[in-house]
Amino acid sequence: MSDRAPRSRMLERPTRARSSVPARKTRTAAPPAEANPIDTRYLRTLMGYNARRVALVAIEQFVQDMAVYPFKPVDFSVMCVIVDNPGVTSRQLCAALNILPPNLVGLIQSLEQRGLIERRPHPQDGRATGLHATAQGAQRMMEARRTADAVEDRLASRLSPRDRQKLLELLQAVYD
Amino acid sequence: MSDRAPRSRMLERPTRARSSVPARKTRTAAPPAEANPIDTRYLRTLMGYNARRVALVAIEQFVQDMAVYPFKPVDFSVMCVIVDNPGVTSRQLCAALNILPPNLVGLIQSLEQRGLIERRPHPQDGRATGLHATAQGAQRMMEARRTADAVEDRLASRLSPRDRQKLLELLQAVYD
DNA sequence: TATTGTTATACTCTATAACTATA
DNA sequence: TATAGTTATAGAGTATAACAATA
Repeated sequence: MSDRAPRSRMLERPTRARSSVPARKTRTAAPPAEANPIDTRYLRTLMGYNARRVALVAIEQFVQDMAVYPFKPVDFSVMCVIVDNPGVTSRQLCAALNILPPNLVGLIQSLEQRGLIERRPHPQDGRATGLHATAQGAQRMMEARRTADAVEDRLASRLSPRDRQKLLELLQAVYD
Repeated sequence: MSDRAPRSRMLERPTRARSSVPARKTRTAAPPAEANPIDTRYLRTLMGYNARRVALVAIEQFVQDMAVYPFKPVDFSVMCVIVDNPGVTSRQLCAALNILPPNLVGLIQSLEQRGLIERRPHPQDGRATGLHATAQGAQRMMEARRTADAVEDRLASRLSPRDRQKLLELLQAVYD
């Protein structure tokens, strides 16, 4: 079409470094312009922009807190599905998380080599392989979920319990 | 740390193909399990998971509708900031959209070559360059914003006007 | 013939180091 | 010395085509 080949993506990442930043040095008085007087009001009316910023903040927090476990975000989501659906096939995993099959292969191999999952022949379909969490994998995931829950609590710290639930419902209403 | 080098990302993409798919082949009767009986209830309690799915659906729709314009999502957001902030510098753009400077260079060059923006010397700082939308660029953006607004309307079609506004507020409360 | 899992591979996106020219 | 813009490049994420084994 144009010049450089496009595809997906959008809006870039938020202003990061949320923890190490003064957060509001305009607190004294003066005009609210100084660090970032840039007008982004239009972008802020777009769901995609706002959703992406939340996703990126969430992932940033998740990666920080989950660093002690052997789980990247994508590992975590894959493990979640395997733990909750013993014997799930690679194909089902791909459909549920919308991972392309070639890109799942390495993830599964890595989890298996780390002793977190097992691959057993599928009882009905000789082509397929059933994925099962090992005892160690299941245990690690129990701990990891507690960490993920803690990240969630922190992310939602400015939301009332009612608004927090409402946010999940509204997001799901958009993509379901 | 482990084996394959990690970094960011999360949860993979949604079930895509929302438009071209039968959407419900269980329409006849039968149990609601068949295409995807996979349990993802836990992941659905996580804001990052839900936010990412919304962002990806939004981007997919955006890319579809915006294909007639020369704007990728990232081009669009960059142009938005330039149009609303004439003379903005690359550095400010990077801060506002959290793009790393080396990754902005190509975007700016492409927009300039397409006649959508101009680079003028900065009045105060000889190191910096002020970015300005050309008449053509501004015109294209006016049209593109209407398209973006139409995408928003479609995305929010299952939300009441009040809930739609509420969703933006809740998302911003998380990352602001 | 269609599907599962896989390999190989290309393309895109993101990140780091280092250079230049101005401040 | 520090900052704006840039170059080159590495690393991670995403995508398509094609193959063997099984249905």
